[in-house]
Amino acid sequence: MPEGTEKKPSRIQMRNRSLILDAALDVFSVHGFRGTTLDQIAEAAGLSKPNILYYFSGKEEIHVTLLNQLMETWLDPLVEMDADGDPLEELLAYVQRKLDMARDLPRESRLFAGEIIQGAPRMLPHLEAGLKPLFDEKCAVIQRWINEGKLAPVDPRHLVFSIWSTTQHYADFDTQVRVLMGGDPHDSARQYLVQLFSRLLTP
Amino acid sequence: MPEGTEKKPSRIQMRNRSLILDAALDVFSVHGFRGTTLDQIAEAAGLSKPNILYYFSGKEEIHVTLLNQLMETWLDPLVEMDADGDPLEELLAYVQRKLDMARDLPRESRLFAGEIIQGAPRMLPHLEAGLKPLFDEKCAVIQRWINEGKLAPVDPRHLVFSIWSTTQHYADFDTQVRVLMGGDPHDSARQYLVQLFSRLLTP
DNA sequence: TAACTTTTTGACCAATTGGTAAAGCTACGA
DNA sequence: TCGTAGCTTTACCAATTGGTCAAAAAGTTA
Repeated sequence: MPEGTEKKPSRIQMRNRSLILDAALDVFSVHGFRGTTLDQIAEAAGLSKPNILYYFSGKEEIHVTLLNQLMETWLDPLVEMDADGDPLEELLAYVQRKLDMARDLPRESRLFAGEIIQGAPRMLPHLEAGLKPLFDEKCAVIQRWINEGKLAPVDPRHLVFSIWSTTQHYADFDTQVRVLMGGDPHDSARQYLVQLFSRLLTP
Repeated sequence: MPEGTEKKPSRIQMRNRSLILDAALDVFSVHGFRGTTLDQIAEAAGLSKPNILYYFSGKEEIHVTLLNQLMETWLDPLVEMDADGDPLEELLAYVQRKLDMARDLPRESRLFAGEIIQGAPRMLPHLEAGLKPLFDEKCAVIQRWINEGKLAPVDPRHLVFSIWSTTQHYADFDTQVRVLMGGDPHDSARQYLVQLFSRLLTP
């Protein structure tokens, strides 16, 4: 077969691949890579194990596929942060976008957390090649804003870390949050985080 | 054997039990409960698998023992927060104690994170019975401080969440932090977090 | 409908898993 | 020195694991 001529996937292929990936996300995000079995994925997807292996060459390929997909989604809000916008507005909008993601994509957040906790064995290259340059670029933007006197002086790197950690906390530690708060923390969390970062960053 | 007469553990028992628990902490904190095997623990501890099972009745008992030990260590800094001290000082001291724990006990932090991410299947009772009352008590203290005008008005619950998340981030996401920062983040993180919470809480 | 391709399945496999049983070893007091 | 309680190991098991394979079934197309 000539290069670049992979025929487009059939309807069945599309459906089953996404069925599998969705099921795998459920399981991997809770039990991690080693703790997840193909049988669990198969049952969650409503397919037989050999059928799973018809679409993916193995457990690892499923995991890697999820991680690759995740990377884009994950970086997107940071990409959107506009160097030409109003600094405080841009950062607060970023905080809120990340908080929305914690609410809307908790499985993805946990999958990512699990992978990093493990030492990112399958994601280190992505972090180096994908995240690092973007992180440096955006930190430089924030530093510029600070130098221009538009933000209070803070370490941009730790600022970004604290935005990540405070927002993702509501996805990754959802169980704990629910035990301690009850009800939906989202609205009160948004209000609190806006307050937190406004106070920090207002010059 | 009469009740309450368990004879005190021998020197060998002490040594091997703690050898096992230390090894298990290494493995569980990275791979989670399901992802960890007794063989991994045995090898890390330098003991044979049946020997492990001479000291613990099974994988689950090792995990539960670690979780129980952890609970005390984990709550300790919060317990120490003194309702009669200076509000801002107390809270900033708490932040720094938590940050020190993230540096000194990263395995414990990851073990806890993994358990919560999984939905706390073996810790829910502990959260309800141990953490919740303490959390409520300390939130009430913070609220009192706010009512007395000694702190800026914030939601105490989210304040505590943000202290937990920002500090534990440096343990749980250590791999990511190292990729993005290089070097030891501890000192600059301390400086940043003190700034963050000072700004938020100063009336 | 016949010929073909894609999808699905049941049977199977070697390796790994948590765990057991019993024999053997070791430290130590009498 | 011997006995014995405590510790360790060897050999083993049944269940589960990730994965294979050939054949059956289900679509597709001529």
